[in-house]
Amino acid sequence: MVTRWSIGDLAKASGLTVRTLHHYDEIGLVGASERTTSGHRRYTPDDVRRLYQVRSLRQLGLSLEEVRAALSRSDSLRPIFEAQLAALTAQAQQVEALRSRLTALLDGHTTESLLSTLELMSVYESYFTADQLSELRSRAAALGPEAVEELKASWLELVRQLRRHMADGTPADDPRVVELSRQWDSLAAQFHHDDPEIKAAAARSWEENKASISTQIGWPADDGLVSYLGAARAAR
Amino acid sequence: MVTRWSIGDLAKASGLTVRTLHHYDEIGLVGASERTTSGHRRYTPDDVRRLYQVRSLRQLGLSLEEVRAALSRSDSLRPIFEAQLAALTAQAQQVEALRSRLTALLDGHTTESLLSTLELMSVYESYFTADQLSELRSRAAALGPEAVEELKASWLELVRQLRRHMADGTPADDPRVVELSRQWDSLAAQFHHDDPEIKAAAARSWEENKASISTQIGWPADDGLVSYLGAARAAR
DNA sequence: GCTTGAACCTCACGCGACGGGAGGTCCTAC
DNA sequence: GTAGGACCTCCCGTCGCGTGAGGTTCAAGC
Repeated sequence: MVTRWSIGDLAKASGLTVRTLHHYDEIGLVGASERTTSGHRRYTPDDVRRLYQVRSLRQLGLSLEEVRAALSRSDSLRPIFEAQLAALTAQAQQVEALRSRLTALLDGHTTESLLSTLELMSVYESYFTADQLSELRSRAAALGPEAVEELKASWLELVRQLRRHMADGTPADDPRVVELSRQWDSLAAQFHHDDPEIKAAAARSWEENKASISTQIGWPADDGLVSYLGAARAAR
Repeated sequence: MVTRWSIGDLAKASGLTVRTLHHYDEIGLVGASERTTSGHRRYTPDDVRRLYQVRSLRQLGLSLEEVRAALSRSDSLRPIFEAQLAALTAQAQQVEALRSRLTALLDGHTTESLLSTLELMSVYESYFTADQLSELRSRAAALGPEAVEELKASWLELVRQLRRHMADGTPADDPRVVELSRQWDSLAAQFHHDDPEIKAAAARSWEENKASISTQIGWPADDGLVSYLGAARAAR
């Protein structure tokens, strides 16, 4: 007794949809080796076996093209798996970085300050020239995305504490605030490193940010935090 | 002096592409409030500000629709961020699960056994009837994806050890192998839980499984591992 | 004022992995 | 013989743009 499967039965058995099987057929990944005279697909045992192989590889997160490559020469499975593992590791780091940023944002900010904090970060990141930005980007790539995100998270924490002091009316020359300003600069130093040009650009930073970005962009990029920080820096 | 930005300048300043700005305009997310008589976009300071808000929200991994919603009523930022954090957490767990599976596969298997191991898992998962499968799926949903992936990782480890014993010529009634067969059944029990029908299906011996799977599917689902396991089980 | 090359404009197709529906044919059980 | 479910082949939609194609406009240098 020869065993043949209809597309619907195979879909039920495999947990895939009929449309997915159609798609695999369309792109030539898994098809039915036989058809009835009227054109209905009839999957042979070999077809079914291939489908299960495809499904198991897909469950590892491979793309259909990667699955095709893996099955075309099964001795290449190991390098493909290693590449996939590397890709997943990178993805995990990115997701973790986003999570830590979001967590820092949610923990430390009121609903109203959320958006303005984001804006401030976003604008500051755009402050440098295109060349300097690409410099920063390659530096960030060298550090690795997770280190950069840690810096950003620390930055967020600093902003949070400074805002709180401002709201509490702590004077800018209070030692705690002065200490925060020191941390701020030390964080910034990790961004610009030793590059004199970038350092100079960053040194112009906040006062000029306030003056030039506000006029360039046309709205006050500062809700008081920047001048507060400047006062703390002056009190050192 | 009124400040207006051309699309190219704004693209450079923001680090986005002209095409991206076109796209944001097309979908009505961020447009230029003004145009020259000939139709060139002229971005106003308010437009630029909105663009930076969009960019900062996008960097948190929100979709464009989510960004639109977040900006339409900025008091809804916090729930949106919380939802995003939850989504990222779930994603992180899935990625981690895949990573552990891949790591287990790569560590414990030769190039040749990689695919057959995957096949074995894939077929086993599909062995039950459609009803039982949907039962298993809802149970898997209750356990959560990471728990299911842990089970699969443990399973892989078992397969690895069993294959090694097979290759080493360890007799199936060796106490170590018998113990592995016990672990196998206990693992399987976590899949089928207390459902008597599923339990019954799983309780049928692997020899029977082999016969039944092989005829149902139409190719030998076993490369020796299953009968080895059956022999170990018989020796208890 | 004229030229020329860069910047800008509006379509419009493409990607990955299918979902979903339209409109028609076929199979199977009663 | 008939009904209704299963199957067939198009074909459009998703998401966030990339990448042209083909035409117009701007700005700088002569």
